[in-house]
Amino acid sequence: MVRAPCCEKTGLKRGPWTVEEDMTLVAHIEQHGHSNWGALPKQAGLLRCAKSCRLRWINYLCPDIKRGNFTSEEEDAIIQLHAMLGNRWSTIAARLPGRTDNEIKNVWHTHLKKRLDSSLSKTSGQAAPKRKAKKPDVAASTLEDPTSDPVSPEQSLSTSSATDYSMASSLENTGSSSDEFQIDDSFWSETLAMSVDCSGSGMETSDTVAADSASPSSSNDEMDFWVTLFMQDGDMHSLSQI
DNA sequence: AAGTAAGCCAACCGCAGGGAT
DNA sequence: TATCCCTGCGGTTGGCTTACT
Repeated sequence: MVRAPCCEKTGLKRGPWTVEEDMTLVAHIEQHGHSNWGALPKQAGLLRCAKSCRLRWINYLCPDIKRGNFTSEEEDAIIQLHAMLGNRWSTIAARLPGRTDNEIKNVWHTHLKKRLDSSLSKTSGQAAPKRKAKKPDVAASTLEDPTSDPVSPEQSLSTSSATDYSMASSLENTGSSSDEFQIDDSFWSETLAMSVDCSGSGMETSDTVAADSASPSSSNDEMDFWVTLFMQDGDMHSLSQI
């Protein structure tokens, strides 16, 4: 599959990002922000197109991003939200703090879709996703193994990945490990109402959500309404039995 | 131990919507 | 009002990693 590049500009680099590129991008954004993606690559001295820079920041370098495996609560939330919203990954991501639309989309296609399919085919079976017993923890292993990927930026740039691996460290004060972390319904009703917008200048708060919900956009209003209503229903764990 | 198959994830592309001119 | 440009979104894919034979 060799598609034509998004822009015909020659000399623009493609493919995996190097640590140097990551550091350059992060440093530039920390200093100047990213109000203008179009001009950013040139200003930062990066031989990348604007879209590539933006995507790299949003999906990987943004400090608000939480790395690591999805918790069962997060997976359940994705399933529920997808049932309501469909493939509106960005909307779903907005309700999962620290998760990107791309990540959620990947998880859906690789794990959750199969999980749902298998659960539907076997109505009563405890069909846990027959995941390949891959590396015990992708993010953890990546973080711990400096030889795993020479281009893996979290090794050099992760200001948050090691600490906010669990929901607990980033959102709550439980102090327990990710394995032991317990989340109750009130937590999810609050958490899922939050909106994290890495595309903005920084971490957004519930004020943003309120503003967003109050925006004239009717479709989003409607979705927010139903999502909120759904969350308040406290039914987040209904699919955890699947 | 080597080869093959499958899973996973980062990154790319095209398109659509919104704002600016 | 029409057009252009920028940004964001969703779908898709290549390549790496891991498990299996």
